[in-house]
Amino acid sequence: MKLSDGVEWALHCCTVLAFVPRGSALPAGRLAEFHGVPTAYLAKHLQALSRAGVVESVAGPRGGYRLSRPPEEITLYDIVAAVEGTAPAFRCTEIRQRGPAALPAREYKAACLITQAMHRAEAAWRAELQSQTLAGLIAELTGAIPPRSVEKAARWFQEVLR
Amino acid sequence: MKLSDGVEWALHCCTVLAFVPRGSALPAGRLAEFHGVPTAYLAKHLQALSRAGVVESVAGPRGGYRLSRPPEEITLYDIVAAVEGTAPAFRCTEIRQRGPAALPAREYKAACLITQAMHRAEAAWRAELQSQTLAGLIAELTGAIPPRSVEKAARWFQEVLR
DNA sequence: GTCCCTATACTCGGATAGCAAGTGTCCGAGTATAGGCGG
DNA sequence: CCGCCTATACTCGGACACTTGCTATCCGAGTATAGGGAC
Repeated sequence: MKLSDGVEWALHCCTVLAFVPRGSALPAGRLAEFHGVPTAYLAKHLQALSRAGVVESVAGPRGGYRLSRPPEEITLYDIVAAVEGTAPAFRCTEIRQRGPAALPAREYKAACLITQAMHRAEAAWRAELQSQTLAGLIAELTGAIPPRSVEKAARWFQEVLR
Repeated sequence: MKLSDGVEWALHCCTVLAFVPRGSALPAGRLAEFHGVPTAYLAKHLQALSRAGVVESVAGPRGGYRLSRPPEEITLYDIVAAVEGTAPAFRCTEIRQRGPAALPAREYKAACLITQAMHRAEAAWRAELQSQTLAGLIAELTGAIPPRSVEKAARWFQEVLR
C-alpha cells in the first residue's frame, strides 16, 4: 500500500495557496519552484485538484491557481481524495463465491464480512482526515515554523506576487 | 492507493485455517482450490504469513499450513501487515526543506505537521484493524453464512483432511 | 509378528518473467494583458 | 488625451514515453510417510 507522492505535494501546495491574497493566483511553475519539485509533474496533480473543485485555475498572464473555498471549508480528505481518487483501497473480488463451497450467486445477499471489516478501517482513516481542516492545519503551523523561514517565505511572496 | 489482492486472499485463508483441527495442516494447493485462485501465487502470500509468524508451515506429506496462535490472539492487522508490510502509506520526502524558504537541515527538529496528520489517520486505520480478532470475525460469520454453504464446506473438509 | 531401512512422493521456499499503474515530460489550445494606433 | 484593436506572451489542459512495484509462475531443497525386507 503506497500513496502517490502527489498527495504530499498537493497538501503542501494548498497550505501555500492559503496565503495567496484574494483576487491573485499562483502559477504551477512558482509552486514547483517553492517546493523544489518538477514543474510538469506537479501541474498534473494541480489539475486533479482543480477537477475536484478544491482549487480553481485562472488562465493567461497573472493567472495560476488559488483555493476555491476558504480554508475552513477544505478538509485534508478533500485534498487527498482529489489526488488519490475515492476508490476503496481494499477491493472485494468475491472469492467466497468460488470453489467447492460456493452457492448460486443469488444466495449471497449480505456483503462479505471481511470486506465490511476492511471498509470500517478505511472509514476510520477517512474520518480522521475529514476532521481536520486546512485552516486548522495552518493554525498549528503558526508558531511551529521557524521565524527565519517565515521571513524568507514572505520575501519570496513579495517578489512573485508583485 | 491500492491494497494487494493477496490481502483479501490471506484474510479468507486464515478464516478457513481456523477450522483446521489441532495437529493437522492444510496445503497451499487445497487452500487455492477452495478459493478458486492460482496456487503458486497464493503460496507466495502464505510464505509472507509464515515469515510474520501468523501461520506455521509443516513440510512433507500430510504437511501444509496451520495457525500458529489461537484465533483470539490474531488481529486482522496482523494478517494485513504480514502481506502488505508495515511501511507507512504516506512517506514524507521533506519537501519543506527545499526551495527558496528552506533553512539548514539542523533547523528542522520538529516533524512535519502534514506528515503527523497523515500518520494520525493511518494510526486510526491500524487501530480499527487491531481491535478486531480473527475469533471475533468467525463469531460474526457463524449464523451469517448460508447453512447449505457450511454443509458443502464441511463435506469438503472431510474429504481433504482424511 | 515386529522393527528397521530405504525409496518415494509430497510439501514448502526462494528465484525468475510479465504486466499494470504511478512517475515524469512534452506540446497545443485558450485567454488576459500590454502596447500601438486612430479618433 | 482617451478608447479601441491587435499582437503577444503567459497560463492551463490533455496526450505521450519510462520506471517501479504488483501479478503470476516455475523449479529445487527438505521431510514425513509408506512399503518392503530382515530378524
